[in-house]
Amino acid sequence: MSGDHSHSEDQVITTSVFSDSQKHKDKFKKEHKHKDHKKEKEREKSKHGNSDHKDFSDKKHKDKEKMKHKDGSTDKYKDKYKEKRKEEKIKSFDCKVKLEKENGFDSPLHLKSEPENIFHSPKNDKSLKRERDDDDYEIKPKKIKTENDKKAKKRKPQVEDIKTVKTKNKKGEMPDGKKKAKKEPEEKWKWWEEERYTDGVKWKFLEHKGPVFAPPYEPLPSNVRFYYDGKPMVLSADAEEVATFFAKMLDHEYTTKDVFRKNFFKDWRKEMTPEEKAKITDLKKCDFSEMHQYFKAQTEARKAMTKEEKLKIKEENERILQQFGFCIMDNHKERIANFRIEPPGLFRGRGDHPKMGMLKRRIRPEDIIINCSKDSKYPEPPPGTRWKEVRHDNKVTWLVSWTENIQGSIKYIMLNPSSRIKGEKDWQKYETARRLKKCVDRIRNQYREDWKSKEMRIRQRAVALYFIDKLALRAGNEKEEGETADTVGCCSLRVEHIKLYPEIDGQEYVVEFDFLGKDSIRYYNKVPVEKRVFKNLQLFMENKEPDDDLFDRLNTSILNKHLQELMDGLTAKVFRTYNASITLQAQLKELTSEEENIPAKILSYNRANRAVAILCNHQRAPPKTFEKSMQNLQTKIDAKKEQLSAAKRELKGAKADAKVRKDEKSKKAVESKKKAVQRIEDQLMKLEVQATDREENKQIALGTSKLNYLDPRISVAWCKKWGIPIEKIYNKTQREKFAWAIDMAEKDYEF
DNA sequence: TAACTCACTTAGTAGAACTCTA
DNA sequence: TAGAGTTCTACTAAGTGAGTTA
Repeated sequence: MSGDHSHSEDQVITTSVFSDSQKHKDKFKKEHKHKDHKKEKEREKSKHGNSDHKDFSDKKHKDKEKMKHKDGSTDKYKDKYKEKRKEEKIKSFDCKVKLEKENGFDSPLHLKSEPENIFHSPKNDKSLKRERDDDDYEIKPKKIKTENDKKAKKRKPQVEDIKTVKTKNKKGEMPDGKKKAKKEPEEKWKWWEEERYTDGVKWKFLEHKGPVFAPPYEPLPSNVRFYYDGKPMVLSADAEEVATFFAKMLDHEYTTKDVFRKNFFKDWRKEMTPEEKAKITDLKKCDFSEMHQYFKAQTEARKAMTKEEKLKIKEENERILQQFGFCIMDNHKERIANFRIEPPGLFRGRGDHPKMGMLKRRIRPEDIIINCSKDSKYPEPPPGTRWKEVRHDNKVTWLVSWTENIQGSIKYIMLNPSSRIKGEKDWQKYETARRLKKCVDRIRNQYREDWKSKEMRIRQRAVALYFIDKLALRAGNEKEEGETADTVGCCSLRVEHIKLYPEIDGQEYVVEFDFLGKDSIRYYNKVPVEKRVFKNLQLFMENKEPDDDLFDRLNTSILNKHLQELMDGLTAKVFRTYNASITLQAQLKELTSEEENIPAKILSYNRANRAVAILCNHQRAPPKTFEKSMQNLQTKIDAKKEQLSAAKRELKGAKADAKVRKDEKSKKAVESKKKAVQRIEDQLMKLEVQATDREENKQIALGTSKLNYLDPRISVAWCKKWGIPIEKIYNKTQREKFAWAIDMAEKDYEF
């Protein structure tokens, strides 16, 4: 694909243009003391098993190259390049997408009720903390009005009209939990058919019951002992509680890691009495095995509970859910996502996190900030306690917040993805990505031009943007050193994260990426790039140490400011959403064939989904049972083949018999054998498709892209077009999250 | 303008819940 | 019906990006 990005030789600029490079370097260069980074990387490499991963990545790359820009946009580059100057005159200012000016892409919305570009500008949301100027309203579609607008269709006004989660049945009674589960197709609130708030207001009325706190610590029975240096030792309640956190994790790899052990021990000692502190000085001498056994036994006992006991627990959970799991937001009952406060425990930071093992302390009511309406019934703190604060901020979506003690970050209780507040935002996200589709050609042309800029900062920005666009890299915010695992994104890439090959494996200008991204997931990719990008990278790396920033004059803030100028609401992450969705759409078109049956079509869908997951580097550890389950499946396939051969033999016999007898009965027998063969063939095919799908999915997680990057309307449209039940693509939770898309997208929807 | 704060989305995983099969 | 295998959900860490402060 890089071929169509090529430029003529005369456009290659010599390095002399950048003589100021080093002068500025120190100014912009951040201090990196990643002494351990290389070691960590090596460790990570060996952990992942290089050869396997290489194969995976090579395939990944091939797939990527195949699928990239299937929308045909790059084909337009050459022609557009010739007309660039002409175009620039026309579009000399910014690329703020005014619909009347956009005629490059004709992308009509094929929706029942979606007003064109209803989410015209995320700036509408951006101004949440400032008062908007009246001028801002000029760009808003007329359809969007405030609730105060008398002509606007109001949000459902009656509290009794709550039907988001539970609605009245035909008799006008509220169904119980079980009936509700069976009667899924109840009338739902179609918030997407109503007007949205403006001015950053998220709600007008909010009432909830507050959070559910973690249950208090229950001391261990006296027969479960902790041993120090081989001798039993009775611990104080506080020390014992923290000890149990460690004991519960004894089977986990975490407890073998030095950093985890060190952090745990340090924090544990803080909870000890002076006497305990004086005695317990070495973690190696601590024996938690009896505690560990006790918890294991408890788990087993839970599993072995009778049906009745299990039902009792289920009912209790349901009661808590009904009491605390919902709120009233603007006259609608909405499900809360996480109404339980995180229990105390040991921090499980991912990758080589410097704080892993630290004690996550217990959250008390005095730590909690409640957010609700002034005119609502405030949640009650537990008896004898008080909230830290009760506030009434309707410019935010959270209900409860607290500050955690590990990183000092704020944690929130928010609404479920099926709620209006989350759904609107999700819909808006895809609309922004669709607006990018309309001007992505121009943006690509621009960053290609910028590769030639006389200014280093512009070149860096342009190359970074190219990576973000081409490889779906994350933006890469700067991180506080020593506070988190050493991971990077595009803007924070360091010299040591890439290798340049003028020629390798029969390809020219290849860049090899090898770094740890979000969640310390390794990103490894070998990509041929355009010559100009390659030359620029050589330049950026000149006179730098491995741990220097590759883009020393760029950060996400600079990049996003630039993107904002190119398109209203454009940020680095919009490219990921755009490229994921456009890839899915293109792949579905390419892979789905009319004559296939439903299982084969679903395989095609999963393959399209997989292409996106590969693009976004959504990896997973292969399931522990993978090999075994594949083996089982293969056994089933073999048995089915055997069964098919037998059925075919029987059919042959029946045919021969019918030839001789020539009576009705034998004819019927032939028909029935034919049907049997057909049925077994179908079953075999289904099994084979399942095996292929599972094998291809070994290391790829499809869920993340499905939930976060793929415009659900593409999937809904595909289902409608090919008569695939939506349940085959989205499970119940996903259907709830994407209810808006399921309702509005028709079979001819185009992203 | 760098550092910090805040609000939100995106992410992988553990274990619960469900389904299938012998 | 047990238990093995699979799917779903809850959980919470780790990102992004806008706004604020010094």
